[in-house]
Amino acid sequence: MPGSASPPRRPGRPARLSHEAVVAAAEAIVAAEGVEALTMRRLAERLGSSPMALYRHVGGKDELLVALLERAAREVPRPPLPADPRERLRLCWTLLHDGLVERPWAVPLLAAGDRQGPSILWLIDAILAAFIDAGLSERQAGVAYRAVWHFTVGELTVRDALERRNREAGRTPRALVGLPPVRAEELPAFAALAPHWQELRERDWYADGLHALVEGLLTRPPSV
Amino acid sequence: MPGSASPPRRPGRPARLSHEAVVAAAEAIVAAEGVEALTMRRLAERLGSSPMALYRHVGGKDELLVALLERAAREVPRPPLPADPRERLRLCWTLLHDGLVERPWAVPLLAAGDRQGPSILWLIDAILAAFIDAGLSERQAGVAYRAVWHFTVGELTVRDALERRNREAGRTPRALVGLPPVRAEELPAFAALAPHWQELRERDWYADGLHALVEGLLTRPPSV
DNA sequence: ACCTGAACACCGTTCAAGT
DNA sequence: ACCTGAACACCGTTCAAGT
Repeated sequence: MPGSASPPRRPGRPARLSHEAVVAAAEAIVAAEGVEALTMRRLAERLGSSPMALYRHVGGKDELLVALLERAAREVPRPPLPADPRERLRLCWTLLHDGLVERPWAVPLLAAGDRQGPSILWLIDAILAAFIDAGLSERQAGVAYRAVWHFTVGELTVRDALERRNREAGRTPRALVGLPPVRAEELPAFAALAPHWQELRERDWYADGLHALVEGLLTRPPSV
Repeated sequence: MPGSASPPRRPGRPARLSHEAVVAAAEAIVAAEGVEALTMRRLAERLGSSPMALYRHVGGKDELLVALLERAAREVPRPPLPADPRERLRLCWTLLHDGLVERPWAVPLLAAGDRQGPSILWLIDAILAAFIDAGLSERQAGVAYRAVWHFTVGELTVRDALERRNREAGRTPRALVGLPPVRAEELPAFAALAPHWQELRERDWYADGLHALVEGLLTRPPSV
């Protein structure tokens, strides 16, 4: 079929931009400067084009972000999974978590729900299967998945906020960072913990919380 | 002291606005239309004033939101707490969770960290004390608090996103809501759960996840 | 068919001026 | 002392026009 190799001749002005080029440029901006630096105007500027030219190739900013999400999903590594369901759960959630630590811009988009690109569904399937292998029913596995997902979203959200503040700490005066001073007689537990708060906050406790939550869910499955 | 009863005479134009009036009007807007409807311009309009007049009484939009947070904290009920630490944990977290379900605008602000008004510290203290009474060390209680806080933030974030979408479902076509269709042979667990997904998502599983996580944390305290 | 330019309807915040 | 009005530097997106 020699005809199918060469692109069909089309009338009109030839395209200088493409869907692929627009999404790739958007990804470069997000990776380098964060999602808040991604504006249609800046993206156009980087492509040597006008803002409105982009709308030929992507539906709008929302659609552009979904395309970025799908790209990110394809980059999650896919190692062989251990046979033990608990080990499998640990690995799967860590893959998801660590992937999102490097792409914090994706967290609010995913939390907004059901925007997972098809490229990440294998991981959700693996998690559900592992919960089932560990003894849960299908529906219990669904509830357990959502519980750990909520924990993960919250951890990533708080982590990102903390990292942003640490980044800006140089610029802004170090005011209101840390806990407010309290009277020990009024809030004894709070006051006792205050000296350790900063240190506890800086360390990564995701694995500990994940372990506790998964064990809790497997030991006392939700009655569903 | 008769002089202290009457306000001191001050030079200049008398104030028509006040800090209190501005914050109260802001709260009314947020309660009625959500936090995204709160703009300095709209707030000024509602007060029959110009946007810049507000800056006499509040430092700016950020400071205004922190004032709203402190108001919300004062509205959290303060019932007597049960003696049993597990029961106490359940009640305290439910108070916090339920209070935030009604004020979803507060969740992103709190997740951004350490903006709790002083009026909510009693609740954090009670949670830490309950973890300690249940057998954890102070530092373990801190880690446990953060884990459940993350779970709570995630649950509230996902819940709010879902409710927004349900609210907008009338307007927008019911596209992309729910899971993407998948081939059962590729993603068996995912495909098996798909029929139940919508129903599981609509129900409130916070109490179940909370129970599992707290039990997991008390049974296997983080090694710290 | 593809791209451009001007415009719309917004934001938070500054600055200088009025009362 | 308090408030106003115009302006700055942005946003995503529409619309009509150019090539």
